[in-house]
Amino acid sequence: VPVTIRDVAREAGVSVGTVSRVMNDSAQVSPHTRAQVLDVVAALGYQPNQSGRALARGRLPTVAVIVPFVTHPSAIARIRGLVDGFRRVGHPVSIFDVEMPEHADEHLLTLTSGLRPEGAVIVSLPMSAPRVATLADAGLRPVLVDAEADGLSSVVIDDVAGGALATAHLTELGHRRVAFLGDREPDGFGFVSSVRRHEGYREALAAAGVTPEPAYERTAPHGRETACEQTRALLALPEPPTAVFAASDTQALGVLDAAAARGLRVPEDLSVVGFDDIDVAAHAGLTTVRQPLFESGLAAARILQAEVEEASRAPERLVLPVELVTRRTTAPPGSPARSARREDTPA
Amino acid sequence: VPVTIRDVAREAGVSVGTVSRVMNDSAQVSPHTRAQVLDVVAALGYQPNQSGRALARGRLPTVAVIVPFVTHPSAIARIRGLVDGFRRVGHPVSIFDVEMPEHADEHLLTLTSGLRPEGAVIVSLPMSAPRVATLADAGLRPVLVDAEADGLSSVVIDDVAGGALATAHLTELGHRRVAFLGDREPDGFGFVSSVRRHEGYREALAAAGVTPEPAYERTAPHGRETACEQTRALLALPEPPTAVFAASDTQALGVLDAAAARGLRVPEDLSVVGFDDIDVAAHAGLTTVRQPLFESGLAAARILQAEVEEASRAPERLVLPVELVTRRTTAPPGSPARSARREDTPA
DNA sequence: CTGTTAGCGCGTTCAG
DNA sequence: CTGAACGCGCTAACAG
Repeated sequence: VPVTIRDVAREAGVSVGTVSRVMNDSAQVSPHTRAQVLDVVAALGYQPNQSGRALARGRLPTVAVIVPFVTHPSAIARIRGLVDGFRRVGHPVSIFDVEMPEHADEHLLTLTSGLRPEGAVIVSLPMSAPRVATLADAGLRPVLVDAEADGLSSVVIDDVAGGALATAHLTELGHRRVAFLGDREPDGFGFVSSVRRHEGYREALAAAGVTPEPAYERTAPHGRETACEQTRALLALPEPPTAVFAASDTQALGVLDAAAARGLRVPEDLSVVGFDDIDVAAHAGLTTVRQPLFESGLAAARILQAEVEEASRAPERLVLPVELVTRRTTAPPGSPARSARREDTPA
Repeated sequence: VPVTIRDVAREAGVSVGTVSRVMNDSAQVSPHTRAQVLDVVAALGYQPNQSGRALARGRLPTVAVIVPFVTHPSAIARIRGLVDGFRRVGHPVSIFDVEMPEHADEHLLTLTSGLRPEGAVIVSLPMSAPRVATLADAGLRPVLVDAEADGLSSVVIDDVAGGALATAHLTELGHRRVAFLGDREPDGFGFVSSVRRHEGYREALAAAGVTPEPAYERTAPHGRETACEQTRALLALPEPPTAVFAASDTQALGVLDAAAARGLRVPEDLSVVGFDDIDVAAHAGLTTVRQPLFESGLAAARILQAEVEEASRAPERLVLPVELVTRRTTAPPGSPARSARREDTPA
């Protein structure tokens, strides 16, 4: 038998309004009345019905997270941070997965007219001005992760710098034939991180005095298999690259697959650098540019919570650091095998 | 400006009741009226306010998932399945993380008196009769994953058989000194899978005619590091085991750590079998008992949806198959190195 | 088949 | 500082 605000009011000998005020500890209630009400609340085990509360206030006591491809390791890591962060403040997290470009606007519509959440975190999706305005009309000021928009808080990394970091590592090792493997852009989602990392690649190459080689720059729909295919093509070139910078760890694993299929040793015959530092990167010994995925979720949760509590808060732009993690997939070009692992293929 | 059911009713020249019926396509509405209403709905871009709907119906249009340790790889895999499954039917998933035993009942209370979801999936938590009754009073019949209770649908695996499968693999390889490393039970959560896998271990040992050795059976709080510590103790025994069956892949990785720290070769000096087949297992080359984690989430979503649509549906008990995945961490005891990887330590 | 109406549980005026 | 009353948007029960 659910106990309502009326039960509490009757039992405490006050009106529902007073109980409501106590529960929202907003208005000034006399200490005596407050204590009395709280006693009854405890005695009856009263818990406000969130549906009623939601209807009266216009928003549900949940936080919505819109994120493309929840099954991707990088998305998982971010969601972990988000869930962890919101658990600390007691907010259930509703997850909206975007598997196709049109899902994004569908979910946005759900947020604005269907169930209105307390707040929202939007990951990796470009927020056009109309989108921002629509959300704002509904009283929603989402926190962006891996994306930016005027007037909204965001948690990002410097993808250009990250791409340059990876590429510079390779050129410093002595590589001149460095390939780039990124996401094919025209997929309708408008993701920009791969493009930015590509920019960083170009910059670092220029800084190292390496002439760009168009044949070395390839893109493919995101995925391990597609990356493997592209790498096969790369390795079949008359003058194949000695190193590959992949715009994500998933793609870097595909590069590794292609190298293995061709009988190339890594890093002796081919150096590989990834991006993200997802869990498997450590196990694969992959050299990569680490971005704080878990922390990005945590930070977004913290910022959103702060904005919910103080609506007038100024937008915050948080740039998380990237860092090169050197493991076992990078070495100078043509370097001798560290151990005679394959006697049948002498260097 | 939000458009309400009244706007639609006025515009369509019908009553709100009729609009409601059309939106819930439950009652019989004349095709003509229905079409007329739907036209207006489309024209006005009407989307029902879920808060109002929730208040009137007594439940929110979301599905709650209560799961311990969301950050664990196995939980992640299950959640992926759940989110994927519910996305297909358009239900936002609210995630409730359980990090401490008391969180479970807190979340349960939230479901029954706070925000009442359309349905709930509860993972790995034992549901006592009182808990089930409380939920039932609130009209909630949760679907259980990795747990069972009378009158509730559940998605499980045969942990005893899984434990036996792992152990038999080891004895068939010729191992007689086989250790078991599981979760320390009295942690307040009441998880049973590790205990069941332990049973399977004992059964398989008996079937192989191996005398149980208490010193070989150890438990520790779940974790890679704690598993590593326990394994150190195991390996320091006068007559150390030649094989270890760990009740989870995470713990198996800890076993591997301990072996490496002691300079033991795997599988030549020590065979290791894990359980779950989480993502990193493949990369670690870990032999393990695979359970369909992703599928368990998908299946739970499917069953819950069926029960929401047909309340009188009989409970379903789905047993998912387990399967031994043989990789590179198991071999006959004292087997010679397959490759002379460590000349400094001749077999 | 459709209109009317009474709440669902709570927040929030407005008086006092 | 507190009580009374209204309405949030919708569903469902009841007439017709």
